[in-house]
Amino acid sequence: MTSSREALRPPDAPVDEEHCHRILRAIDIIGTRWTGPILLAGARGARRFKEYRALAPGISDPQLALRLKQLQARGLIERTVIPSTPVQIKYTLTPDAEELISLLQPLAHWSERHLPPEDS
Amino acid sequence: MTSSREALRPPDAPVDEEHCHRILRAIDIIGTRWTGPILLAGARGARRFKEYRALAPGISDPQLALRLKQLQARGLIERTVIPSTPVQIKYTLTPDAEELISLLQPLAHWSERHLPPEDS
DNA sequence: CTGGTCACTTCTCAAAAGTAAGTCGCTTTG
DNA sequence: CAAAGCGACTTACTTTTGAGAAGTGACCAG
Repeated sequence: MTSSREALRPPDAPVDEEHCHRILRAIDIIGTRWTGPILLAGARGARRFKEYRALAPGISDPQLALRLKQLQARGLIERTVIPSTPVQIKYTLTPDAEELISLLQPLAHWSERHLPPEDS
Repeated sequence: MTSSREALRPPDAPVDEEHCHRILRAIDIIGTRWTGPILLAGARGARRFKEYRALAPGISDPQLALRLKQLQARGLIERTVIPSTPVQIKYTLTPDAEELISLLQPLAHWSERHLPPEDS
């Protein structure tokens, strides 16, 4: 378990290169423009296209369509077509996405303690 | 503690609007291009400009300079000038930044279980 | 005095995101 | 039955952001 690499890095470094790389890949997902707001919108009950648009304030139609497609491809959102008249389309978070969001909860606490109340 | 707002949202929604907003502000910081890699570089022992450049693979000089400045302004990085000859400049993570990074650790685990091993 | 390092800054150009409008199938309104 | 509207997008165009190369200035080694 203890490789020679670990012995070389400073003892106060909390992450080795591989661990760090994994974190970056997760940040890559949630940090891509609008995916944070979209996933959170899903967690807050959004299901249809326009519900996401309403819960992710400021997003444009093209971006929402694009990100939903990408999140679908990544397995974080599932797209369901309901063949009613008119046809309805439902976007739901997968368990993976919900787990990811739950991991982000501690950030709210940090944010509250560290960030200035509101200044924009 | 329980406001009337909380009673109105669906029981499966894990976050209310304010909570959600705080998370988004934290994501905004770590999701801004290169700040993730830079903070992680700092956590891994980087101190000088070129050390960050080496530990954040692919970053350009202008972006590194810009992000270091922004992180400094946000209180996540501290810039120290050591008046030796030649002058040395040291960038260290503040306790706030280290705490933030520690909150991101669980993402590595999620990443490992969810993301495909390596495909880029 | 030529060349090299460190910590940047300035430039140019391509990629990404924003804005506005249009499309397709279907439904409601007059 | 024509006109207008809705939901879920797509297309075309403009603006913003970021990447890449190169330059700057202070210092030092040969």
